[in-house]
Amino acid sequence: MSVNRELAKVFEKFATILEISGANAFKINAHIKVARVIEDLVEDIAAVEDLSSLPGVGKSSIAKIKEYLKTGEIKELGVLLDSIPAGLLDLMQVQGLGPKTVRRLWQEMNVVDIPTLKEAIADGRLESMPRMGMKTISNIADSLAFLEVASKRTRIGDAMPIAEMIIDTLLAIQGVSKIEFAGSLRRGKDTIGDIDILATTTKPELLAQSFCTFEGVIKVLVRGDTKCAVRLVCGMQVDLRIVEENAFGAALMYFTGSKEHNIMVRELAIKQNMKLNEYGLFDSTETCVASKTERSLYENLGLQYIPPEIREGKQELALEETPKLIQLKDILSDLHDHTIASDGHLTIVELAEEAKKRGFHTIAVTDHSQSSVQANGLSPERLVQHISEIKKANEEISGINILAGSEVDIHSDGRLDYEDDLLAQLDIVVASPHSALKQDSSKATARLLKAIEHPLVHIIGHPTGRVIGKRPGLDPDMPTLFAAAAACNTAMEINANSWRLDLRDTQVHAAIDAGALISINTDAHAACDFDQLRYGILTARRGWLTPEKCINCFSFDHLRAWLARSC
DNA sequence: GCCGTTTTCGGCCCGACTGTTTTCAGTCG
Repeated sequence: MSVNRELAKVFEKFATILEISGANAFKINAHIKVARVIEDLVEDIAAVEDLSSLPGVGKSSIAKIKEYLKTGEIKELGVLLDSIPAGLLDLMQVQGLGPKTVRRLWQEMNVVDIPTLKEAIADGRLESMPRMGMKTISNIADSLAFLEVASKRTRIGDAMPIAEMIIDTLLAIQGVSKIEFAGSLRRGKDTIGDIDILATTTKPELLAQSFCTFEGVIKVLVRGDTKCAVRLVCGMQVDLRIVEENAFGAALMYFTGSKEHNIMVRELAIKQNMKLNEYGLFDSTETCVASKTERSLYENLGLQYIPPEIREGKQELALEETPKLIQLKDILSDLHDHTIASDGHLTIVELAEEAKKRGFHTIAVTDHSQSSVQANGLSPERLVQHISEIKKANEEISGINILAGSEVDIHSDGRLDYEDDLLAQLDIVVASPHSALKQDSSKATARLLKAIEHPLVHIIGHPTGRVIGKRPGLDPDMPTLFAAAAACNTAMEINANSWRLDLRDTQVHAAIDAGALISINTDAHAACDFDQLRYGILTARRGWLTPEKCINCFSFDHLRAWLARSC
């Protein structure tokens, strides 16, 4: 685990213990904010010279960070940890249990962890607690059972189709006029906690009823007049909010978040003597100034419209001009794709036809190199043969340019998997790490740096090799890599596959800041993989990418000239 | 604990729903 992630966890732990201890809520929030800032930091926290330049990080947090970096622990946290049973932290993960209840369970019922909570439920002790009725106990038992089987977050590639399916179905219900998803899904995060859906309808009862009895619903968690929440058989929670049509924009903005963005915008409203909530923007006389559209709300606050993907409570309000973020339609080529020559399911021709359907002017055939034995990587001899087949297909098929390329393995020491004279025969070289993905940070940095600086490499494919929820991948010093990528004119990939989304959003932002170019590719192995491009676009937008910084948006002539560039 | 273009002290976003009460605390987002 990277030190940033470790330290972020430490601050999260701090916050949770403070909560249980009944500390000041703002102090708790301050710790959560520090955790988030550290987690989102692209550079190593140890390399940050002026910690006070980080927003939300004050004197006390700086001392804690320095102590942790020096000694690997924070004494104050140790003291706090000794003051409560460690298992209480697990209890805080149970849905419906908050700090107050956890504290009461501990002090009044001697419940110190999940096993003792289960015992207390089983032997009926819990029923003797004040304000602890059968329904509450049953809900706790249900949450405990759910906690054991459910993973915490869902990849966007799984959540998005579910949300779209629910929306399509609900839209057909009588009275429903408008329906959209909000939350982290609308902001395009790589993983989603739960799905938030907003709707307007003339028949709220019918909509709520249809939603709560939707196929796949296994439990109704909340059933109110304007808010319903259900759990699906796949484990995901879906919230439905029924709002007035006139307030749809305000509600959409509110439920899209992020929480941090909302707080910033609300504070701005207060400064202007106004109030913002999910019903609208109100002036000092409680008159509604704006509510129907998000745009009208931002504009009445003196802001430009802020796209959902960058509403993360960072610098988005300070912008003089909102960047024209990249869109799906800006993508004109896919430069990292596989065929049946290695582990893909399409022939060269089928791949090219599919790319044509998507409106691309160029597709690159980049099958695996020889070391990727598990993926049927091509020997040098097979690659030579493959190049001639690609060139032949390029001549035969009109309406699309097919580039002969390779996804060449970057060995653990940074060497590439083919000799230079073979690589020089290719139109495009994507260099990617596939093995030794647990090597330490300094080795990973040296390894990727060597590939970035290699004059025949155009793109670094899925730079960390992470697989979301399964393996963290490499943890190189990203600022060093991005500076080199900018200097060498090597593009860094956003692999659009929703298992990868590698680079991730914060890294894309840092890469662009460093002056590096980005390439968004589907890494398609089958026709349906092209549909994953939208997740790459969302990640790119979260990283504030504009089309001119993305080589896939170049015209064919521009791309050809760029590919011929010297390092 | 953090922060400051009215504040270095006194603020810090705000409402819905549930379960248990009988007017509201706790949790969630």
